[in-house]
Amino acid sequence: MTMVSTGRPNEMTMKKSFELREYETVSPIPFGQVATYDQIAELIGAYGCAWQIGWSLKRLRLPSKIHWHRVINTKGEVSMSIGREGTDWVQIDLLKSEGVFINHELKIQLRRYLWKPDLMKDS
DNA sequence: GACTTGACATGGA
DNA sequence: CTCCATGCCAAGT
Repeated sequence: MTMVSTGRPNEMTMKKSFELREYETVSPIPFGQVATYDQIAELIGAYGCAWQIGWSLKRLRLPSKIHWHRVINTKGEVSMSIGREGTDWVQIDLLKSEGVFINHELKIQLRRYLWKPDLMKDS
């Protein structure tokens, strides 16, 4: 591909690629772990487009093979919105099924469940 | 074609 | 850590 690394999503590129890359990034998330929108956005080279991540996921609708339920916000909580018809609660239920403990405040221990990509060449 | 909304993030108080 | 205000990009109206 080697497209122009303008630092922002290729405007000329196909939008499908955006969601595609998103899924490609979300797919490798292991069982029982979660990733933040910011993480996904940065991984696809779209830092600051975390909002767009949620947009793409929403347009997918259920059922979806993508591990969308493993994507949460940087606050360590599941983003809930009335516009989702309660799918947010489904996400919480799915996370619980994976053994992820969720606080009464719907907060998750990112420090324990946050997924770490192999981008860390040194530690 | 312009304004509003949205499953967000960051910075300052 | 929590709350308020601002910035980001794309789809919907």
